[in-house]
Amino acid sequence: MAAGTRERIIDAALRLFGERGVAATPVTAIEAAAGLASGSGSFYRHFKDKNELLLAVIEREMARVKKNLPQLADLPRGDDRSAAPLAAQLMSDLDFLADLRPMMAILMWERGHPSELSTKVRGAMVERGVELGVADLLVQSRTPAVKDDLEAAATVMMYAMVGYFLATDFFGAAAGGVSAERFTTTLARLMVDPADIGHSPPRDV
Amino acid sequence: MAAGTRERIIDAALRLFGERGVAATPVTAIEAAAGLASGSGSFYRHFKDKNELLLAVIEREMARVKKNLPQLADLPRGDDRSAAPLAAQLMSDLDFLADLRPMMAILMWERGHPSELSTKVRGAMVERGVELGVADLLVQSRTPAVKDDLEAAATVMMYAMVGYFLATDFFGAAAGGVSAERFTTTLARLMVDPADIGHSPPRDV
DNA sequence: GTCTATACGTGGATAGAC
DNA sequence: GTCTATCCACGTATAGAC
Repeated sequence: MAAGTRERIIDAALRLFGERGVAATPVTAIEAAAGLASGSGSFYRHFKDKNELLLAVIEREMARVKKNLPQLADLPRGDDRSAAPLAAQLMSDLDFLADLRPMMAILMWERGHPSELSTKVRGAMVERGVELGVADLLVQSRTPAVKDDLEAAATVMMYAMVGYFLATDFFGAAAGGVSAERFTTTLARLMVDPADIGHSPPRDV
Repeated sequence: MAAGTRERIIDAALRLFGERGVAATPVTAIEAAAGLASGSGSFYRHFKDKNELLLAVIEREMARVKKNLPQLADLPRGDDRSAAPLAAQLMSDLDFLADLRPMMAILMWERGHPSELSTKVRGAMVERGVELGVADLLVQSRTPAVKDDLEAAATVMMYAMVGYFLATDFFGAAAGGVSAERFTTTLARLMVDPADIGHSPPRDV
């Protein structure tokens, strides 16, 4: 198993960096978690220093995440629409956020550093095309507030998702007891429900 | 000015802890920022150790924030409503979040510690009554998604606010170029706009 | 109450045996 | 490639002069 030591170090670092941050994670702890003797310098046979390890962790995570980019949902193009497709898209987006979680945890610890990490990862997020994709989805909405300021509506939707994810995942709050399904369903309905839903309920799921 | 040394230390710590975290802030840096000689143990004439200082910082901030609790807006009780009062309330809530910022920054660094800090501050947030207050505001909404699941709608609203604030403030993102006004206006309209606004525009501001 | 000086512990990183 | 042993930088905290 000696050949996999470098990978085991990255595994351990991904976990420990996310839990406590890079600065608060001694190399000795990484060695121990990777099955090496704590305090031996064996770590340095695989990485020049702790910062090089950090870059390797981010690089491997970025490559992994890129494979899992969610597909954009197809909203029905006709007049007969419901919030269900968008709600499904949002659930999928929550999964994507969960997939990003380890990297996000590390970046939250490293915030404020003038490193290139944030730039790199921000690029990956943009690649997913959140903003544009969301805006596309909402173009067809007949909700007045969405039609009047599409960009602001897309921003509301995106930050509601990010806020929900961060609050539930990072801060352990039960999110007021509202499940992911209820959250995404309500958010989607706020966004795309036809204004006259009270008079003609949606025929789709 | 010697009498104010303790307060100057708290001032410096509030800033430095928020910028880099407690662990990454040496006592020597606090001394320097408070106008004491860096490396002299003068700090220890005022606090037993760095943790006691952290508690003092949080305590002072909590007391300060409690004075600034925003008032709940009065939504018009009649049938003739607009989103304007809620939008104004949300702008005020953004100010409140900004007021909480220094403490939130520290808590983000200290996340994961099994300390009593999070509990304390969470209590202060609950005291503001975000959840209940928001739910109250939305009771009168005629938006279908809000009427069908008031709690989920309030959660969406709250996390949209938190997500917007965190993204703009902590991560420096331009928030897609959407200003606070556009954001809160759109969010408020999504929440309370009458379903038939297209047919009978609101007569209020 | 602030200073100089210092003891001590932790963690980053290297040397050299195996 | 992993180990033992060690050096060194940095930060905490204290002692004691002023």
